[in-house]
Amino acid sequence: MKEYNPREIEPRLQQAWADAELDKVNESADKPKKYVLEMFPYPSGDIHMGHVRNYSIGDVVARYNRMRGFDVLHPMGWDAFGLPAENAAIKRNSHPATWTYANIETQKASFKRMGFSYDWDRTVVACDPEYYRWGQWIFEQFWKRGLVERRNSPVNWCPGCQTVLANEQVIEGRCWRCDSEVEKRDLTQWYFKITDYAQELLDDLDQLEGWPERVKQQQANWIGRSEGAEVQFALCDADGNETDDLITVFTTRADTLFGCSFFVLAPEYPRVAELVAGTEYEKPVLDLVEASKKVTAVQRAQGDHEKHGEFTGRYVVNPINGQKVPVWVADYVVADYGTGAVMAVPCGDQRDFEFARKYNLPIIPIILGDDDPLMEQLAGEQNRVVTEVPWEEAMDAEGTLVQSGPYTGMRGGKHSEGEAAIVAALEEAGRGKRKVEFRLRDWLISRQRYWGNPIPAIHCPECGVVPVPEEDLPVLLPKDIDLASGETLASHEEFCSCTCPKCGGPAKRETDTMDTFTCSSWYYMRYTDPHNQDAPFDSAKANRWMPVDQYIGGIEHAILHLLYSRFYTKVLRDCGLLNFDEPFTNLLCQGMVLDEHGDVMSKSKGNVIAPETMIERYGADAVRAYILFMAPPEKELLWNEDGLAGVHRFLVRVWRQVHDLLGIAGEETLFDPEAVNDKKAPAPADAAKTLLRERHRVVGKVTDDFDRTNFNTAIAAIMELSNAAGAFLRVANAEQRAAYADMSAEVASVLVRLLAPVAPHWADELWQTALGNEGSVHRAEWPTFDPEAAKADEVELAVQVNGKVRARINVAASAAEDDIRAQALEAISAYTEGKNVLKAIVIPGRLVNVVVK
RNA sequence: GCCCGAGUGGCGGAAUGGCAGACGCGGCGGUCUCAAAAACCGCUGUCCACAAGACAUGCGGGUUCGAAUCCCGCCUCGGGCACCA
Repeated sequence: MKEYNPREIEPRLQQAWADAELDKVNESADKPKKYVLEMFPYPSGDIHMGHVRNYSIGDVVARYNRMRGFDVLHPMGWDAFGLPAENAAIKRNSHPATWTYANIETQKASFKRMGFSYDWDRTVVACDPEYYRWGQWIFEQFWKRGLVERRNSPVNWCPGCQTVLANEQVIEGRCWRCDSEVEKRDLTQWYFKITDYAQELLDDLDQLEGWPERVKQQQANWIGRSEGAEVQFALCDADGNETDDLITVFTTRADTLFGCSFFVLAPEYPRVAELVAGTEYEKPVLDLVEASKKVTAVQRAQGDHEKHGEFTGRYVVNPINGQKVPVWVADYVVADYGTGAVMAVPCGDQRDFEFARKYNLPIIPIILGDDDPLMEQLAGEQNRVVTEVPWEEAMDAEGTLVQSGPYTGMRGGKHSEGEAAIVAALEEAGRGKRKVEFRLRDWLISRQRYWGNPIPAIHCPECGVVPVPEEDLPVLLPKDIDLASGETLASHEEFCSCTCPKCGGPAKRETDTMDTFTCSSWYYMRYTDPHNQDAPFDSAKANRWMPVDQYIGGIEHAILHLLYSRFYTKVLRDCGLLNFDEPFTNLLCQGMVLDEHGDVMSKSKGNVIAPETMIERYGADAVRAYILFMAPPEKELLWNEDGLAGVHRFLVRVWRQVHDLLGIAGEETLFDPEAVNDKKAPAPADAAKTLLRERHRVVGKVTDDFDRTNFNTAIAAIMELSNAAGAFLRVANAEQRAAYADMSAEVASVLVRLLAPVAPHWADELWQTALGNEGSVHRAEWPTFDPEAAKADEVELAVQVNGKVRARINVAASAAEDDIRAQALEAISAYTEGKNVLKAIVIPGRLVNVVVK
């Protein structure tokens, strides 16, 4: 017998698989399809354990499904545009492409060493013009559909990255990539109108039964739908006379409208300057506007909710009761949500309450809890201002309306009776209507960086902003750029100057590039038709392979990449290119790989475990098996090299066991059949019976577990089968082994095939050499099983008395319930003496519970 | 503050209404060996000298013949959102 030597077999088989084009996708077969995909990596250096975990999971799913008889699409590519490449180029005085492609080669070599079964002919590299050309084309389709907008508004600017960021890329006021504090700037930028799809993106989360609940929750949170109403207040002129100039607010609490005692505009509200122009209020208000710009999002995220406001000198009229209320400007109102103006109801809103307290504004109790002592005092009152309210907090939940005219006595709260009645009245009067607001903002996609996909637009002094004609795509990134000395696309003369495609006059090219997340929003569709020269993909091909059946990647993309991809899919569907609504049917978010103390591995901590080192020590198969075995895939995994060594031992043991089962182990046998004599129970025939039963049970269990991505328990079950095989070999002498030779050979074959997705090199070597099969195990069929054969003919049942196990009985699997009951009562007679047996519940195959009193 | 998830041996974890701790790591003892390593065998939740037994799935209640699992109320940890009206 040949010893298990991963260093020898792994490179040899990898070469053999490549030569035989084993992983090439079969495009024409009529088998059912599976699209198995892992999030493509950013080529930032060599791969780390997180990648190994992510891609080991995907490879098991892909290999398992090939054996199950599916046509499997399992591609790999690189998310190759982005800032790290540019920073590396500046540091090394070279070009981002040099660094990027070198890293791609490194990572690709590591993937091959891990034995991942990708169809390398389908590789998509995001910075390749063959790919980004179609990213530009898609951008123009979005533009045609009115989903591209260029507009001036306050944006998030990262001073570290020297570019703007999308809302999704700002985490607690800091840049997602470099952690710099993000600043607000007023800039003209390009947007994708993802908000047009807000409702559908929210609704379709319900379709995603194969997604983790927490991811769907996070997306729903991010989209943030609120049902409420728009209410129009009439502005008074400088002398306090009502005009027909209306200012609109959004509110979810129209029920509290009678409690509105002031009105607040965000500092960025467009009309602020106009309202205070030339008055004594002008300076303090404009000072406040300036000061509020300096409050950073980081300060806000840290919970600094000190509110600042100034009176504008103006008033508005409350449409529900004609009351005149003062207009303030305050920094607690968010400018780009709703209308940027709010009605303030201190009684019903905690923020308004705090503001009213600080600036001594009236608090009108209009909603009270049922046992509130004020309830009695206010009976029959209207608009009684109680500045000395006995509470410290606003009553912002449900309650009963008081001092609210005809609505007094109704229930108040979100979606309450009172709210419905007041909105109806406003609608009647033409002063309000139902409105739904979303927290989701449009996706800011332009970036002021070189290493990205150029936005295909031209600025013409005559014609304005015009798209580059489709036949002129792609707009190529210029290769000759000296980033180290500060050159940018905007300073690149040759790139900038062009002619207008409309009028033919001189024009300037757009110099912003697209957010890298545009690249990752559709790469999975390009994999279905990666070499297409005429379109991003052929619709028939995309519709055949898509949606992705199993997508695997990190939880950090719960909002960013996954939301953008869902958006792209829906737009491309509306363009007529796709016939489905959602790109990823099943999503698995794998947990992080941490060091033995539970800390994140990082270079600065010096606790990084290099995959390469582990492959050298134990082989790629052991690394794969270990990572899948040690924890459920979605949980974090604490690195423990003893565990890896244990899994390696398991592979060595089964390697020898397979030879033993086949009777070809020779000197290397684990259990010498000649040495078997006075071993303890079980008898060889019983061990053989158990082994046969286990063979069927375990195949059933592993099949089920792989289908449900429970890799850790699948591997545990394979270990159980190996243990049963070991128990048989330990007690069987040569003659007994000969009698069970067929079954033993079958068990050996089953063990090898069950482990083939997990340990592909190990399995293929055994399959072809020890088991003597022609061709690769990865073209073999998944073992079948007979559930009947997995059943024992005699089973042990626990006998409980009032829920406590008091005895055990052995019964035939086919025994009638009454016989079991009788046998059980007999077994626990000591416990029933002198007591009443109320009933005995028989759970077939498990236990009997006798209830006595 | 709002929303979601998780708490089980020394450790990673298993069991989603039916014998808690599968499988593995670690530990202890043994076989082999001059010895060690490797390999193989056995034991390994806690209390108790052993047995018997009792106690054990974050805490407190409840439903049930039976609860780690379902329900109610807490505690702790992790994650998301957050001045979004």
